[in-house]
Amino acid sequence: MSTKSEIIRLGDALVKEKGFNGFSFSDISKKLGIKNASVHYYFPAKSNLGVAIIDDELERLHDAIAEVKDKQPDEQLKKFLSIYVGIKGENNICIVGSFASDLSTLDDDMAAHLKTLVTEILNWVTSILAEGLRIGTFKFETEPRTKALLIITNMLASLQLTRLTEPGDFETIHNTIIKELKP
Amino acid sequence: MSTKSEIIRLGDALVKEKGFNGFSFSDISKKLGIKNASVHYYFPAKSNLGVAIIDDELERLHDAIAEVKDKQPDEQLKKFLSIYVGIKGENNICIVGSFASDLSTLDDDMAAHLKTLVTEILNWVTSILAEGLRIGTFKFETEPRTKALLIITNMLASLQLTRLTEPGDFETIHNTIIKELKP
DNA sequence: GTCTATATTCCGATAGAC
DNA sequence: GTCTATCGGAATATAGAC
Repeated sequence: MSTKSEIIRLGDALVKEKGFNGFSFSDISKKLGIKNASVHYYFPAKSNLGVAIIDDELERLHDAIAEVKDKQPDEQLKKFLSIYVGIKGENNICIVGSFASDLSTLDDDMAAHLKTLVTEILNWVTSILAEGLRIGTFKFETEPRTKALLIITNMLASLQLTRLTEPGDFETIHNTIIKELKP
Repeated sequence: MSTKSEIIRLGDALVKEKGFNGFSFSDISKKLGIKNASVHYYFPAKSNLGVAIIDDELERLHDAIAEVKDKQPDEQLKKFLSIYVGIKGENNICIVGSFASDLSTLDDDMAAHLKTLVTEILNWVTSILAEGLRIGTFKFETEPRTKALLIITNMLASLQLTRLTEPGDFETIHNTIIKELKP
């Protein structure tokens, strides 16, 4: 893997672990065994790295969407939820929640890319739910977009909150979301 | 108001706006028209201020609970939800989501106090929902504690997320939560 | 209780050699 | 592309005068 992509990968992990304002270029250069200046060679400003991290997440989102695009809505939703299960397994929070929490400290460039990421996630989940509703895989009363907002906020905040509540709470939330969609 | 309580109030607002790692003692001293060292007189370390901010929020939670303790469950829930409506009006995020996002960067003292705050919020909402279910004010299928987790995560993350989605999304989530509880 | 002054450390960032 | 060296600034924190 190239140094640049390793920096992005490490930065991504650090955003999920400590938040964008909670890590420094030194955290990355130390773990990578290179010098601070070398990180600046790839990303002149920290905000450039922030944008790259968000864009990388967007690419992986597109991969996930493509991977299950011909499958049934319940399989697609399972794929979406599995992203959060993976993050929970690392005891981290999701990148959107981390960046969104610090929104007012991010520059316009980062905020714009973050908005794109959020929009695409919301559109994907909305379309999964709409199709599931149409063919009877799912049952719910609200607009698909509203249901998508509810499910996304459940998952996003459960990563943040269940590190402070009882063990198993994340799994309970996860299972309840799936159960309540069943016809 | 005393200087000490003004510092806590300003710190509280800054956590909601910028996150605990996104503001400094200078932000407070400048706004208060005093010097940095004066803030340190009241709170030797930043973590001491963090604990005070959390404890102050816990007190206000107790006030809110006491204020509506003899009212009907739907009124109590409305009071709970109104906390988030107020924060949304300031375009901020809630203190629990802000601190919980940065959990791994907080010291043990702050983490312990934060856990207490989260536990008490969860217990309150659980008891509101359980009582509402018992007397028929609310209708839902899960355990009251699970439903409380779902509602809290909806509200917490909607503050973070709806600054990046369409106007009105927060209100939609808010209204849907209330609607879906109706028998 | 608030101030001046200062110590220390860290951070983001850049210039220029190799 | 990575390094050394360094800058300017900001952050947390403390000592001691008033």
